[in-house]
Amino acid sequence: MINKDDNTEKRILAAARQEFYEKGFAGARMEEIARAAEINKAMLHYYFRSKQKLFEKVFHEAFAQIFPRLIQIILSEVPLDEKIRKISSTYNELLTENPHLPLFVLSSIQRNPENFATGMITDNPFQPSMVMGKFITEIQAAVDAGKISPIDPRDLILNLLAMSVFPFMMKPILVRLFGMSESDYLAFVQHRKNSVAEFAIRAVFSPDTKSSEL
Amino acid sequence: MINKDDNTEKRILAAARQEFYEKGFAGARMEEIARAAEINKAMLHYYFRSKQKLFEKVFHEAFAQIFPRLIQIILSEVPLDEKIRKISSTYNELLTENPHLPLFVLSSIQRNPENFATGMITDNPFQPSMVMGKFITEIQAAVDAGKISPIDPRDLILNLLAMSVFPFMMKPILVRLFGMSESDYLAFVQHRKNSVAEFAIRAVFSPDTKSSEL
DNA sequence: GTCTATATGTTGATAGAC
DNA sequence: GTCTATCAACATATAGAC
Repeated sequence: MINKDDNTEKRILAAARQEFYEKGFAGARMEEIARAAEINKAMLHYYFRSKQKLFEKVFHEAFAQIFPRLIQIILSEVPLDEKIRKISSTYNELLTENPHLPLFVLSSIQRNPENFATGMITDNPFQPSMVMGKFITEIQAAVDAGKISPIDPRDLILNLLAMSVFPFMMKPILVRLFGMSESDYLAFVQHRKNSVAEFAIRAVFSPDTKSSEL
Repeated sequence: MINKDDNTEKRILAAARQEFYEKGFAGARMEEIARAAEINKAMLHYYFRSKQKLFEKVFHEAFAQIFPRLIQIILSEVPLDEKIRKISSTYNELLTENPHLPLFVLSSIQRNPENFATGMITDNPFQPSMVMGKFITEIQAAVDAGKISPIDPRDLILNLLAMSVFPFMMKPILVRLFGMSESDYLAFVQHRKNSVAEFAIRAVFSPDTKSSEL
């Protein structure tokens, strides 16, 4: 995980990411981050001043991995069913690579709500809430046109995100509940890269419109 | 929240629950628990010996609220669509009362996997993994009989749990993303008590069998 | 930039009087 | 059972040499 060839700052960030992702702000130890980055504690403060500042950097980067993808997909000019497929597969890929991301972000926000404001600071001109409003309007139009079953657009969005994200947070419980090996689990979430979208599409598209473009 | 008329042990547990739920093991402070329970720190150790022991008590109780409900529903003698509705509505109610539960349990398990073993210790004769196997068999039978669309039974179960639980973990983000007030949010999750099950049922039951009993 | 040594503050836990 | 006072350990942060 930590590459000795990287410069010191990158090594610190990689080590800090792992420590904060696994243990959260309160549970993380500067000593442990220093050890993993193969430097000493004094260097951490030389580069990032304080634990708080280092955490904010890690959190902001984590947050920035999540929402821009969603915004980009929503703003793309493709049919609704294509957006649904793309949202599910995109987060499946992201979280396969980075399984700790959702629990880290959500628990950090709950533990310290100000973190949310930190995460939202961006130079992106598209504010997530505005884009989400646009998406809601798009889905409502599909409902009004009879192209999909009547549904609160927010339910469709939230259900899709829930099914895409939740399995990665549940992993330790899932493998016990379903009696899975590590490779069983990998195959299972891999398979969900497509099956989640199909589930959502079957729920809202009536059979005759299911395969037609919108 | 903390009732002065309760005996000391109950007051401590109520205070500890709130503190651990909000901040996790590492972030919780014995001092704060004592203050909330209106006693001093020495009393905490008199009653529970250590922070670890107090946490284990709180965690075990939290865990015990979650799985017995699921097991009971699965083992009940009702049609599959009824079980789906019951699972969704039951967790909707539980988490409306206790919104911090899922994030607390999941992050506690990730932070310290041994907690899971602690939580599983129970005098209940029905082991969750066995019951889950039974539920998977039941769903697979419905698929084989053509009563529901072909689906990996684990997907159906997981999708249902995800849609039921995830919105409560997402609350701080949801209200911002959808521009909700507190009462908007309450109405939204309240409405999902039924809509989640309908969504799942539409996804797997073909229109002609949707309303028939299995 | 990098290190050792140390200051400073906090926290879980205990001793001992009542 | 309940309290005050205090200990011992730990963690963040800094000082200062190289």
